[in-house]
Amino acid sequence: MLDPSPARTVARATGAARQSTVRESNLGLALATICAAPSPPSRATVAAEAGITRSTASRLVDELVGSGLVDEGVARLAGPGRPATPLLPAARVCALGLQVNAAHVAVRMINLRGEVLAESRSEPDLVGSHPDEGLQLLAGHVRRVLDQGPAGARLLGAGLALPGVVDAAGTRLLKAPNLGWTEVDPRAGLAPVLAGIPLSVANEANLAAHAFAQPTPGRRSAHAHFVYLSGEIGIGGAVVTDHQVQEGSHGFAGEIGHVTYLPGGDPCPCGSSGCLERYAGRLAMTTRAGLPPSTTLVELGRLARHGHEGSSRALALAAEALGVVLSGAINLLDLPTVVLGGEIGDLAEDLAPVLTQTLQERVMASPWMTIQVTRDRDDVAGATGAALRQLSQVVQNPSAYVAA
Amino acid sequence: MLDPSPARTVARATGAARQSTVRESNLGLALATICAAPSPPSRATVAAEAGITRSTASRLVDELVGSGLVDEGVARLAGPGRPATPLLPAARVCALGLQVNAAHVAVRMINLRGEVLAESRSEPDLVGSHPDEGLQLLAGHVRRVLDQGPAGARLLGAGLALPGVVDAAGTRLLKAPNLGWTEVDPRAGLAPVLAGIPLSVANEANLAAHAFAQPTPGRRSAHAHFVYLSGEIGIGGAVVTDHQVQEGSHGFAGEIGHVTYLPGGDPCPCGSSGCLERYAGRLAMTTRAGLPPSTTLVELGRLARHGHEGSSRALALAAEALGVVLSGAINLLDLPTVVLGGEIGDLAEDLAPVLTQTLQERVMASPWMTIQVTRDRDDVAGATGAALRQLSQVVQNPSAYVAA
DNA sequence: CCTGTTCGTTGCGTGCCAAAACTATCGGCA
DNA sequence: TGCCGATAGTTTTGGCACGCAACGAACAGG
Repeated sequence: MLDPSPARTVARATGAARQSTVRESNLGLALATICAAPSPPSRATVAAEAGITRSTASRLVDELVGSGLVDEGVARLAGPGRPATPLLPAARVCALGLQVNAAHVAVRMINLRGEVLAESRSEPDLVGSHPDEGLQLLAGHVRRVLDQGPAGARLLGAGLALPGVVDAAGTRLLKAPNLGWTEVDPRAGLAPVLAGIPLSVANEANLAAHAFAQPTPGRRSAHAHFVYLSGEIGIGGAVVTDHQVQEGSHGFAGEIGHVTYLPGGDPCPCGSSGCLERYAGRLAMTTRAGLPPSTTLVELGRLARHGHEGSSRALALAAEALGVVLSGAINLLDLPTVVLGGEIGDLAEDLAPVLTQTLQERVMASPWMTIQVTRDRDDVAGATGAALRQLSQVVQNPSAYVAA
Repeated sequence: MLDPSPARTVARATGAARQSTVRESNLGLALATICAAPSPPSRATVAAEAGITRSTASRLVDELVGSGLVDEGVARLAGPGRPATPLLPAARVCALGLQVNAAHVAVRMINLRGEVLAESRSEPDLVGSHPDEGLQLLAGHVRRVLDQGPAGARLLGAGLALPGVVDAAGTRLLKAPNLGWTEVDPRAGLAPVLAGIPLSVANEANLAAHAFAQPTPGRRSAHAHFVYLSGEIGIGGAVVTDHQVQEGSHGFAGEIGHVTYLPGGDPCPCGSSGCLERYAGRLAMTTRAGLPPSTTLVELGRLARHGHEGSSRALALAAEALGVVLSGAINLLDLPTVVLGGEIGDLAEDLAPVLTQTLQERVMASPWMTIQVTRDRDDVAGATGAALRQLSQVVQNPSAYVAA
């Protein structure tokens, strides 16, 4: 158990730089600049924004336009001097985002501009279901979205968001307690409808957090560091530092629902006890409030505001539990923002007072920092994030796309 | 409290690449390769290891030798073919690491090879002391180390490790509960003895974790992802992902001692209650065991092994508390290794059974990962890390040094 | 119609690395 | 002793990226 050996050492993995590296880096910078711009920039604006000369920017943009990653607008940008050609991320370059959780199945097609080109969704009850059921439902949505989508669309890839532990390679779901799925490889079942589009799987909350950190491809939100909490029947989470989702060494990071709130508390199907999910998960809250398990959190919040005792108690306990666990994350990682997403986002305003109070008390550095509690309004954030992550990879390194 | 505004966006901060960027990057790569090599490499070995051509490697190494960052060995490397000149990180390029905590004051001079050139330390009791007392003691050690150190030493900088919350700029200690210091700027007091050497301040556990992740400048340990726990009177910590210490958005990250173990538990001077430190800190453990506060943890461990009831109970409770809090960190961040440093490292073998068991039970992904508990044997790891961090900056970007 | 302004392009120079040829210096072997 | 193979390190040539500066293009306003 205890490893007495001194740490062995390994060489550093950073690669050598060459001229082509400069090109690749600047090509990515140019594309990211165009994607991040609040309004379509000209070549000159890209140059100024990116800190390169106009000649170089022009060469880079020409290459991006040539490869189809950037569109040139038709209307010229007026003003004194020669009118400029506006540049926009390509509308036809897009990716699919898929999502299955216990209450939502959704598929979105999103393009490089961050526009949703097509969408299909349903709200089945997949608690304790067989994987095939959910995957077939999902396949139907994929078909509809592919039909709805524009004809000339160029699909880069697809991502699937699942509420559970996914292996490091992004191929297999190991365990999704609330769906009741174990060891599922969704790629085989979806391959027919995806028609050759590569699919990568990831944890739903991690993808939702990605979408919150980078709301459109290449654009970074004002929140660089935050802890994301995705509350449905269970609770998932993610830690984002410097706009990047922390994946951990195997890709298992983000299981905040199974962080202990109360040692020796309610036993949890995961094998532990006192997990946050047993106090702030939907099922736990409705049960505690004496409501039927199908009650939504919106409904529970409404009842609490109208004086329903059980709901109020359940809410207060959830807020306390969230405060204790989130303060732990903040103490450990100095995260100034808490984002409530998924269904629990609907309770944000009800939870905020107790939650904020608890955070103030329990975060050691609270006198020197302000902690913000905010919410994510995207109700299929997992699907959004799954598509955006595919697109981000291209923005990061357009050379790979240009070559292909 | 609740922020309703949608996330505003900011442009990406990555800079433009040019030819000089390639040079800088490869110069850093060459130096890092030399530093990370298990035995002094030749120019040809550097080229092979770094993935660049011999001609380029030669030019880079020549520049490093010329600037004094790399030494050429005198003895040739024998074997078939032309003998090679061995390359070593410069022995005379070094940095100072300073440390003050409640029980240890230490100063180390470490060079680019990771060798300790000089050291001076003492073990005063600074609990509730005045900052001037500790800083004057420290200044004495600095003087002694500067005297002891080799004559031609080229000092790059100095780092100071403190057991508390340090501001983002690395200039001021905001709060160190166990020393009883608040709002201290150590740079003014130390400026006379440091004679122009720039000083940067940081949290002790963060620096200790840095030293564990990168045991000598430019070399990376086998542990890329881990949570570090530095246990003295209080408990500090750090999270390391991909060999990098997580600093957080203000540099406050790592306050694992004030993560809640038991909501509503023992009140803590930090204003919260049930903090880990109240169960696994030295003071908490000795008090609980019915021993005088000056008892060391080694002593407590010895007593527990010899059947002392109170000590055994205190140990078991500490292990349980550590297990609960660390499992939370692992669930959140997927960290396969726990490192026990500082005085609590002496208890590693006593804590490991219960700790490992608790981690197995409480970490959701434990069936798919092995969690290793190990220890850091450096008893002034804060000072070591403070010096190493200074040196790492040069290895990262030698161009800045070459120019100066 | 002229002028000032900004956009975008073109040609040239510089700096860096890759590739390959070349030189230096060993060990081994007849 | 002298030759050969092997490896280290250097030199030369070429290619490719960007910066710089000058130029042409296309507008707005007087």
